[in-house]
Amino acid sequence: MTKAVDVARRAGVSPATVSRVLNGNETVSLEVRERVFLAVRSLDYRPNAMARGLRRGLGVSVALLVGDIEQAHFVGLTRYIQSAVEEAGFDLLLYNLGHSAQRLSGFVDRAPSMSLRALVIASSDGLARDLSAKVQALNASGCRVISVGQDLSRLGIASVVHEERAATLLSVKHLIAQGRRRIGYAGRLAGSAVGTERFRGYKAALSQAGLLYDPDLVFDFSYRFTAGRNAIARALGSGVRIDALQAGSDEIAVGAIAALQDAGLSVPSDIAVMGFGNIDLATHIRPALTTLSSHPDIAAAHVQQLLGAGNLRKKDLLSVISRSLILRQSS
Amino acid sequence: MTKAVDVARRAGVSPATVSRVLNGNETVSLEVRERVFLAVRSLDYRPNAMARGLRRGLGVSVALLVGDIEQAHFVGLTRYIQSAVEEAGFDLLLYNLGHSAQRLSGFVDRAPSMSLRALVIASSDGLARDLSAKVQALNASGCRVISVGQDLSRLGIASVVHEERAATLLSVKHLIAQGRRRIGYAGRLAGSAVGTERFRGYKAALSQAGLLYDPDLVFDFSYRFTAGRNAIARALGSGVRIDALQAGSDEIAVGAIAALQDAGLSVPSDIAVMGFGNIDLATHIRPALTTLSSHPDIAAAHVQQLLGAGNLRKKDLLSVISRSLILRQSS
DNA sequence: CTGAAAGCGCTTACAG
DNA sequence: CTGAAAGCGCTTACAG
Repeated sequence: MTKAVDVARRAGVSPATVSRVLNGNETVSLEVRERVFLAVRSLDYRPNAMARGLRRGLGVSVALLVGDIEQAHFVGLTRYIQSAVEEAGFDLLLYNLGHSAQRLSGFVDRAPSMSLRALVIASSDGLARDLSAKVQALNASGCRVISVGQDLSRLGIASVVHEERAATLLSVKHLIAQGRRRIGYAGRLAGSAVGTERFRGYKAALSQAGLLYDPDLVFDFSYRFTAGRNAIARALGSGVRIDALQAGSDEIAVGAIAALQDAGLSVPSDIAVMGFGNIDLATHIRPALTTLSSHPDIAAAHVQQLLGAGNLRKKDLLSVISRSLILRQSS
Repeated sequence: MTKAVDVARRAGVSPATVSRVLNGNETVSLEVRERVFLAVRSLDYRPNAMARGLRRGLGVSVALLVGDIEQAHFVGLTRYIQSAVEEAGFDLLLYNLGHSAQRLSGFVDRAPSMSLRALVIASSDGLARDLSAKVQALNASGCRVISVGQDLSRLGIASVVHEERAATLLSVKHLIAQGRRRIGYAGRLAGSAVGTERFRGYKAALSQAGLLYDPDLVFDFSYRFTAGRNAIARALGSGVRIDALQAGSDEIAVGAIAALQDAGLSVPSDIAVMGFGNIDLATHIRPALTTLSSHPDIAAAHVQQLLGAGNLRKKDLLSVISRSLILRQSS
């Protein structure tokens, strides 16, 4: 590989000057600068990333920790964050937590030795209490910590979140306005910060409409397709009767629709189904899925801005992205 | 951050010895080794990754370049490769080519300065001719280059591929055996190595059955949902008649099914649809999708093995993974 | 405006 | 078996 010293020799200057030119140091004379650029181009020189990182004490990568790489929501987020990070001039390191607190903790321990530019935590699982000190230390050491999906601004961590509670409040009200009365909720609750919020919106909508909350209509499990299908199939088998279902994810909704159709029920005439997240797929299945929007692109744009920003003031620590109801044929 | 010198002081040895112990150098006496381990643990010391990488001339990250992060096929692959890379003790850097030869070329130029452990190229777009020299140089310099999905073994690059041609040969024969006679093909052909192979299998099946190949039944476009839906909707509108469709991806198949259903046609009784890839979704929509299997887990396992392997012999340069037909309700 | 020197935190021949 | 020294390839005070 070509090194700074090679470029220096070629341009008839010292390595220090090569470095100055490449780092946009204004003090170098125009004439020398041009000679250096010429040499850089003709040798196709690229500074060694590790040497630069070591010297500067800060590398060029950003780590993204996703809660569950198998969920469409995180896949969409990964895609937009990858591109945001790249646009900001950094490289993206990808890790999958798979909802494991232990993996999160292991990574946080390792992070300080990696000279990360930033650490983006996209998980709705509660951040273990004993991690918050380490995370704040990271943050203080020049590695900006960013939470996506969960509000950790109280820990001094920049957070980009979506509205959760207002979303299901809106959508369940819509179901009620359509005349639905026995409305179920299906999604992960235990240990999920966002799941709990979505569920609260559901309960609030029932309560505001004067409908009774029935715990038998609540299905708590993972966000996957199979979970949705199995839970609803089981519920139907055991005689549970609903006329609408609010899902905690689009995957659950799709799985539930399959179970309903397999049981000979019609969606939405017998049972309306409401998704959550508006994944790509939602508009391509039949019946097309009514759902609540997500905006991974906007979330990623916020992350990109945080990557570039200097010191953050308190009010910059939290951004909330709204969701809207996207009406399609399933409700 | 704790440094080797801190650990050394604590253990009453030199930094060199700390390094020896941490790198499993057998020559260190048992007693000293234990003292060092103790100090390492009590200080929670982790060697700085950049310093280590700089000194060794080789870092701990593996870059994965995916052809198109929006396709389910690449998402599945990313997930398994992430975990394979991590199991092998490395970190995964993720890049999205978005089918851009320019982005690939830009990355290959930058790669040598990154001290990568390996470079995994998962794209079926033809590798530009002028890159092959650079890629081989990378390979020679200690950064193992691995191609997933496309056979580049003739360039000395370890390749893990799936059977493509035999797959559509099998599935189209199945459609013919079901009595289908006007069978369309929908998928990307131009510039796609795998697309071309799949298409060849389709043509071979027609020819072996004595059916006429009709170019009007071939739809060449991207692998996305929308592409499938639009192409089929347009074809139906312009009077094209088919009784079966071989798709080049599951997304295309799902999009096509939506277009068919929107046009009042029934799947599979009016038109059978065959997917390609067996993405998660395939089993959760109705009608469930008949398709050809993919094995991202097996591909990732091969990659993991290549990551650990020493010098490769010629016969280790290519692994081919078979596909099988997965019968469901859509055909 | 530019060069020589020091140093980022490791690892590894070289001595002993 | 272990330490002192050199060096990986940069960047940046320090001199001039």
